Amino acid sequence: MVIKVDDYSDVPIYMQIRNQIVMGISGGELKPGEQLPTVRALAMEMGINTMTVSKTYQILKNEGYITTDRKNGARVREEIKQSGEVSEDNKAELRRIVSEARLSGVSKSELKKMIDEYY
Amino acid sequence: MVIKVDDYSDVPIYMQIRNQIVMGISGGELKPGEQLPTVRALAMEMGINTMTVSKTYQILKNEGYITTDRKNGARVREEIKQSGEVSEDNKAELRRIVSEARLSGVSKSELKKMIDEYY
Amino acid sequence: MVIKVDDYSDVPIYMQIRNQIVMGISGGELKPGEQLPTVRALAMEMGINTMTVSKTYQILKNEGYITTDRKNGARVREEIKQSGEVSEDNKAELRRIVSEARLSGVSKSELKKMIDEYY
Amino acid sequence: MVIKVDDYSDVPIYMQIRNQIVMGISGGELKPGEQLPTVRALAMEMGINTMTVSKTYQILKNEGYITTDRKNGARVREEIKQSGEVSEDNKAELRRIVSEARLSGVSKSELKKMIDEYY
DNA sequence: GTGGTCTAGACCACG
DNA sequence: GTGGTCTAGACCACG
Repeated sequence: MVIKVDDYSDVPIYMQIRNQIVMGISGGELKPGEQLPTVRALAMEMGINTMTVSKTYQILKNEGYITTDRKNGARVREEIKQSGEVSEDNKAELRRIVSEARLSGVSKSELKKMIDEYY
Repeated sequence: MVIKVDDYSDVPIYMQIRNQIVMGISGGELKPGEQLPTVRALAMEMGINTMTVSKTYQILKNEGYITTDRKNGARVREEIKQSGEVSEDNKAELRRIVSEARLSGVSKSELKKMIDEYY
Repeated sequence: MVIKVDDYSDVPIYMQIRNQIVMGISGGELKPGEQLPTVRALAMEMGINTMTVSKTYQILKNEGYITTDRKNGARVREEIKQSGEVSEDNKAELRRIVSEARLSGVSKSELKKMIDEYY
Repeated sequence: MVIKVDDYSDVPIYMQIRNQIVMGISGGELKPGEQLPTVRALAMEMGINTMTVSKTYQILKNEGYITTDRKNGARVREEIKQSGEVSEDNKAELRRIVSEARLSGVSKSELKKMIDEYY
């Protein structure tokens, strides 16, 4: 899986990587149990600080998307715990996006089409 | 319209206010042409600095959501320019949210229900 | 001659009026010697403060575009003094505009076409 | 590149700096990808507040002229997006300048010579 | 070390 | 009275 970082985005690098890995898992590009590159390897490959990648993995672990251990490194979790709910933060973000889209003249059905596309 | 700021949020204060005003306009709580509180009044009411509110108003003005003039203060724009499109940033955000929701076990139709609710 | 003011422009009202009168004179819509409305009449007609119009006339007088006296009110000057030069401020502005146009991909000849159009 | 601020100008400091950087880019004094001074360095050098410089950089970033990232500071954009058009504000300004020049006895060809010089 | 955010306080032009 | 600008000074996340 290729991870691309936009140096000039307002989104911090560690968060960009986190987001791409989450989308990779959701999209099936990263399979349950699949091994992730080591912190060092990924940092080297992307030309960024190891601390940045380390922070990403820590967050993904806290969120329950991956597991880490000294022996096996980082792996996609076999059974990701499903809350069955959209997080409060994401609800707020979704509400903001829908509001802005509405004011931009985007129709409800166009938004739903985007859900279909991204899901 | 009541604006609430979460001091512990990662979202900067000026952006929280901006988001709530945009949602207020989209939701009809703030009508086209309606007067917004003055920079000073809103700053006082919320216990924050005038510069912070001023920044919010300038962003909203730049985005075309409000107008300001020296005489009358700030007002919701009568005719908000409609791009007809979801911004690239919002598309990326939406994609992230959908991915996370999917991994949380939220169904496509539940997400669409949320669109209906927020639109 | 119809003067229109944009309440939401960053350009102060007195300056908007001043600019339109200058362009009116340059374009021939206002003839040499032609009478301008009184401060009071113009302010009333536009629904603005008399002080604002007064300020405009004062500036136009200082710049040599109009004459004012108690008997005849304000008139377009018969012989506007021609410096034969573009003012330093306008040179700086022109330079800024040309720079921005150039970076926007506007060609030199397009700019010259605009000169032809406006002159 | 030397940036000079006129304390007595009506143009705000942050805008004067913005204008000079834009003209620097257009004139080739600032190359694509070139590093700009840090906010602090420029503020110190010019004897002004960091907030003022920060505002300038944010405007330039919004306008697409520069990019900023936390690691490297601010840089001139490699690929500046070209609208291919003169902005409405600049058109109005150009019209005003042409009118004033005409009344000052400046010929059309002299104005075009200035376009050649500044382009 | 970098840009980003925020405050308290001040002064200004405009109208 | 209104928004706009600016300062001095501080703290923060990111990397």
